[in-house]
Amino acid sequence: MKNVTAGPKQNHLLSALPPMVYTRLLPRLQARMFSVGEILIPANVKQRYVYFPTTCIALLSYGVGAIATPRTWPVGNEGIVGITAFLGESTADSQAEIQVAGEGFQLDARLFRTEFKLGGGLQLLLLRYVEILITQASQLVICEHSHTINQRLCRFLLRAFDRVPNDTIETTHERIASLMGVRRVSVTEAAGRLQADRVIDYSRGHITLLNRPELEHQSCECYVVIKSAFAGLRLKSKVK
Amino acid sequence: MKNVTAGPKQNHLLSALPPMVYTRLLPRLQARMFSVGEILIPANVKQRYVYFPTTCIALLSYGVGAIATPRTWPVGNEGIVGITAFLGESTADSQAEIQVAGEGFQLDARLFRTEFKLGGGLQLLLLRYVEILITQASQLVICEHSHTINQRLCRFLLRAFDRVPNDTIETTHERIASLMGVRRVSVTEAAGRLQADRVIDYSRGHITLLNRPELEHQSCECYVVIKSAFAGLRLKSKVK
DNA sequence: AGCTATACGTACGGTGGCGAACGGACTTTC
DNA sequence: GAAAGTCCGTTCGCCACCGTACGTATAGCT
Repeated sequence: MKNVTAGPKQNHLLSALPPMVYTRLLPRLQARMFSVGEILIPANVKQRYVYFPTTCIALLSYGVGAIATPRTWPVGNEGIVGITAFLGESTADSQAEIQVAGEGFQLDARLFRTEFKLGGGLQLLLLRYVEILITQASQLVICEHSHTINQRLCRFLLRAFDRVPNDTIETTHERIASLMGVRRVSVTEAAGRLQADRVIDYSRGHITLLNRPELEHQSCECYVVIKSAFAGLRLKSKVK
Repeated sequence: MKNVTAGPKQNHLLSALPPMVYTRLLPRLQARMFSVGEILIPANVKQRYVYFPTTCIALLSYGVGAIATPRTWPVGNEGIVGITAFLGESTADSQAEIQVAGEGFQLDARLFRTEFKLGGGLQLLLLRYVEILITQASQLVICEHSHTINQRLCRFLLRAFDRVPNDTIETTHERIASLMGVRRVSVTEAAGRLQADRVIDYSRGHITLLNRPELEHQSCECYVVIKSAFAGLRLKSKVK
């Protein structure tokens, strides 16, 4: 651990910004710690900030106000929390809270919106980002429908390991089950098989990655599809 | 049938445009007939046009190039085909073809992009539109995971009936099954129950709606969530 | 050291959807 | 008007996942 404080560039979106835009925004980026459970963006309230996670992980819940069972997905250093700041000017129907404590940067929503409206590099980047979100969501529709819990757990774990600096994540079967929308028992069974195969190791809230290639192998292809979509975002933007 | 030729305003996006923008674009909108199977936007090719369906229905396939089983969803007069024209400047990873013949309008992609970059009403509208697409996709992830085929068939049928002028759609169990990613037999069984309950009637490729309230009742709430999201788009924009 | 809460392990019946196969009815073709 | 193709109806065994319940081990508290 060279440096405890993560820089803005550890967020993939910020690091992909054109230098000019980046230096313009830099003084307005406020570094912050986020602790578990903190509500970043309450449902149906006009948001004041947008957030760029670096080491923290947020959890977006869609359909909070609705009748539906809310399903969530995590956003880490690959993305931004608060896309409704530029998509719609009104309030979001989604809610964001911190799942894993860590650091990140916040930026005034109005300032962000102004920069977006300029139509420069930030706009280009964010439009591509939402395009990827749609790709990801489309892929997940397929995934939820046709892949087994084993495969989906692998995908889930891989995404989780991608977001943390080391090879350990701190979470329980219970929470994973809740996030995946399955029984805790199902997670335990699937995780047990992975542990027996020496792919992961875990005990009481700590999960360690042992064999990534095998985990990818046992995962469905959705992981690769989604990951490469995000990877494309970084590369395409870096060309300029 | 008062008028065979549908006007541009029959497309919800076009009708929600501010008058100024609408009149500016109107002369560039080319009315066209679209026939079944026509490929509007080939995968991995730079698109020349964007399309606003009025009476036709297009089918977007995501993940065509990828390994994954492609899953599709329909776009009718509530939307636009070719969002990648403004989201990313590169080629789309999705493909669009015509599922139900009918009319629509096409607009030069470059022109469209230019208008978008102006940052006016068109941009606002389209950003809200993609926000709704994300909402829809998130909802469908839940839906695929936790609702029965019966419920999902109802949702599917309701969306289909929403897009056609009368209460009849022309499609077979086989095609529905393919679109929903389930067995043909499952569709037949579910549809059989609906027919027994006098909710719909069908025979050899024609499906007629008999009792919409009951169909909505037997559907999952996803239909309402998605529909009201799109309805909000039209209203919010009309205020100005 | 013992208690308690938390996290993981295991078992059991029930069911929704799957794959495969086959039969019946209607429509089109020549 | 017979053959062929299309569309729908039904059945059967199978399995992943579910809800429920209860047992066991580890960590933390006092």
